[in-house]
Amino acid sequence: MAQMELTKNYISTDVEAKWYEHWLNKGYFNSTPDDREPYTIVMPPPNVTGVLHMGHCLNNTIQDILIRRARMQGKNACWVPGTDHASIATEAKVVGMLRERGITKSSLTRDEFLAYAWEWKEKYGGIILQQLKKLGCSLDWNRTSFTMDDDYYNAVIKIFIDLHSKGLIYRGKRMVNWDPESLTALSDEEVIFKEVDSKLYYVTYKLADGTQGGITVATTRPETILGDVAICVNPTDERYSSLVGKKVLVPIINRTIPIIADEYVTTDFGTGALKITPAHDKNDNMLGIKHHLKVIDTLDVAGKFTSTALMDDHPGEQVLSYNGMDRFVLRKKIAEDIDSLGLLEKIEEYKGQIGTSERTGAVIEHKLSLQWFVDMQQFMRRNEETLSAVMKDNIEFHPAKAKNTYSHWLENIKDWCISRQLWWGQRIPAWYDAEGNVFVAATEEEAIVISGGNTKLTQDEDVLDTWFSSWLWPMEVFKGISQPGNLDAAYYYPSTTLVTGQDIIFFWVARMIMAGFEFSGKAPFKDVYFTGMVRDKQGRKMSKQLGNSPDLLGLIDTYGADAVRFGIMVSSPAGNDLMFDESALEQGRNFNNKLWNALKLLKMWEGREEAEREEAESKEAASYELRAESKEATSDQATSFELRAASKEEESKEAESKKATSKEAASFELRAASKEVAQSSQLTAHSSQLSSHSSQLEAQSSQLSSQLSSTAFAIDWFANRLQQVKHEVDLLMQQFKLSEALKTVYSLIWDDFCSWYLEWVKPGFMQPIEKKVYNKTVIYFEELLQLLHPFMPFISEEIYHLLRPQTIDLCMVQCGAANPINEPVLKQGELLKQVISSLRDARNKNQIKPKDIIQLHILTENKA
RNA sequence: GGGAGUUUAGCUCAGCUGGUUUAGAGCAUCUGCCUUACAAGCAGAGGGUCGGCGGUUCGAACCCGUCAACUCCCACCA
Repeated sequence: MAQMELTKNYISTDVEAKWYEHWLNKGYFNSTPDDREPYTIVMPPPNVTGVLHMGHCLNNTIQDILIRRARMQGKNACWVPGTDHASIATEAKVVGMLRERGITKSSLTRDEFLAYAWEWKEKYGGIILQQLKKLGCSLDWNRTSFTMDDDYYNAVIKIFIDLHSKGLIYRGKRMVNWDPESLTALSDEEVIFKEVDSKLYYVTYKLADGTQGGITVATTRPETILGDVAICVNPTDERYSSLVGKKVLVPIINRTIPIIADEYVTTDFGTGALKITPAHDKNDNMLGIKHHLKVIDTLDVAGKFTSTALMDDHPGEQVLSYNGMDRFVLRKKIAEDIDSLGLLEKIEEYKGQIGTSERTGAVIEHKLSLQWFVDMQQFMRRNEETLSAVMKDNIEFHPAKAKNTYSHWLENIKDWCISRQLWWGQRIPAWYDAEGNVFVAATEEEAIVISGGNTKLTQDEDVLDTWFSSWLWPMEVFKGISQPGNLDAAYYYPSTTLVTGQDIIFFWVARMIMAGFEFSGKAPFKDVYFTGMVRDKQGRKMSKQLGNSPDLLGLIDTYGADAVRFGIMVSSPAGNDLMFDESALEQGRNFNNKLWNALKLLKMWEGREEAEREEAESKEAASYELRAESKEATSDQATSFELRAASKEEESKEAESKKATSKEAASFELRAASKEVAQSSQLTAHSSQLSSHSSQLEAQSSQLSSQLSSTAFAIDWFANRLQQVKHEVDLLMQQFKLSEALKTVYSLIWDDFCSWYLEWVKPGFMQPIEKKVYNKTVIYFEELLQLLHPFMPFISEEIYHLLRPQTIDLCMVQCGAANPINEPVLKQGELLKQVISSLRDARNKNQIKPKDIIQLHILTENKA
């Protein structure tokens, strides 16, 4: 007896590591173009600085499910891994690392700094990809890409030059969102508004002509007062109509500024009077341009006071003493100084929104500076498909409601600021001569040529926005831009499905679609599956501050990757936020164990069947007579006819009343049938107890006989149940309802296979099992594992191989779409379910046993 | 301020174009079982006037109106 020893409970750890290594060694995930249909996913590249968190886990589990399924459907599955250089985040990390070593960024040359950055990247950059292996992600590691690889870098430069030559990129002095911490401009999308408690300072500006009175404005930012160039009121505001055109003095510095009128100002906020500081506020800047006002910038790049722009006003000692003061310190200081001048009327508590940097969290300053922009209006006119492809579902969003967000943003799109004042990233390929003329070219040599031989050019110091490189991701991972027309790009691009978070629909999804149309003339993907946010049990966002992000690797160690995948998927309805709850992982682990125990059961049968084969065969022979006998007996049972009649009536959709009566009739008959069976089974049990040795044998044989015929039915029933579920799963997967699909498979395995099917075909204690039934059961189990494999790859592969020797690994098994459902037999299954439920009572009271139920089913089916 | 979405059992959600659902699942709870694959299990049970109100309809969780609560996105009033 070649029975193997199986552990009591399934142990995931070793199994998972073993299989992942095996798959890699076999090269299963390596992809090359061939004549099959491709299924491509490009992984949203995590930041090189990142470590695996729940968001990645959800994202990548979904992608792995899709890609494994595609692979098993015989498609050429290609899933590309990679990382994003994430300029701001990475540069911040590197600066931090240098600080610990006592090195400041300013003490380094650009090249020295970049050397440190690359060193850091090589050391820590791949961690997250290694972690994905633990999750079982079947990524094609040969294709691992990085947005700063040489080819990729060149592709980005090429695109910049291309857009510039098309007149879609311009350089201009604009109000930008300035991050005083990382000392760089940010795009609007990188600014996060937060509600904060601040104060509203009521400051009085005295009339310049020395007459009594003045005008009081409300401001949250007294530190910018020295940059004021006007006071503005609404032209219809009667309170101030007499003051418009007069001049007032800026407190402390006593600059004379006019009171002007503009409809922009609302009368019901604060005092209805607004101070204008064009250097530090977007709207003020807009008003400044409209009314031809000066720009006086009193803050330096780091948000510290500078009096440089105030020299015309002959600043006194007091003002000069502010130099180098941080904006928030300065705010208090100026408020105090204004108060001591008697010009601070009052301070109110105020709840306001304040913009912060997505990457550093620093409060954003609005700052006028020279930056590079993409002219989005023009860009969109060239690529109208960016919007229409999504609206017409040529690119399908899941869930579809994301279309609204998308169209709204596109219709109100603003120019995209693509320069960043950093070193880590693709350096802007623009050179300047002494007069400030710009020459855009791939290399300095080319720039010199364009400039007409000027060798004293200096390159732009800034790098490009990270998204200006990631928007090329689906193309450039296949070198579609750096090596246009290559075989991989032609075959794998456009990709099939994109799986990403809703939060980057503008940053990334929209821009990839734009880039797709502009640079390849094609949509970069067919379907976009948006995942929600991962939240904790209380519905809070996962965040470092709250400390509520679970330790993912710890969870994988505790429950196993399959259980983590299960837990995450089962609690992640399509397109909704995921409420992470550890109990779901427990459910996953229990499911592992259930599968494991089903395997153990089959292994017991396998051993037993081999050991007692002869005995079984002789019994089988003996059972022929008995079977015939039992068939005769069953023909007396009229109930089965009734049942069928009833069910047929049901099927035909007739009037309500008739239906009701037929149902009643059916249940009545069922009850009658169950009673009869219950009685007969009791009798059998009774007699077998009392009977002699020979009749005991007879009882045994009769048991065997019923088993043989009942299993035939169970096999049919399960075959159809399996087909039905396969079909359901196909549909659910098509709609990207992965969570539903998993639940369906779970229930098929737990309820239908384990609770019903295995119980039916289970032989009595120490009884042999018919070889045919055993083989069929093994096949069913294998099919279930195939269905389950994309969701839980490790345990399914393990059990698949333990079931019996396999010639091919499960992850490479080809199993196409479900066969068309065999309708008539399916109905038998439905009927069976009815029978089962109406017989449950009797069964629970031990008046009737599973085998008797099965016998009843045979009665009904044999009549068919 | 503009827009979108959500509201079904204690929790997380199914419920496709209104009629086989007297409203389902999983988890949680309670009860009884260490029964010969599985206590990480088995067998049961309880629990919902489907957010409120009004309407359309022979019929509404589903359609319409309205109110309420919550969520998200966009814009941002100093």
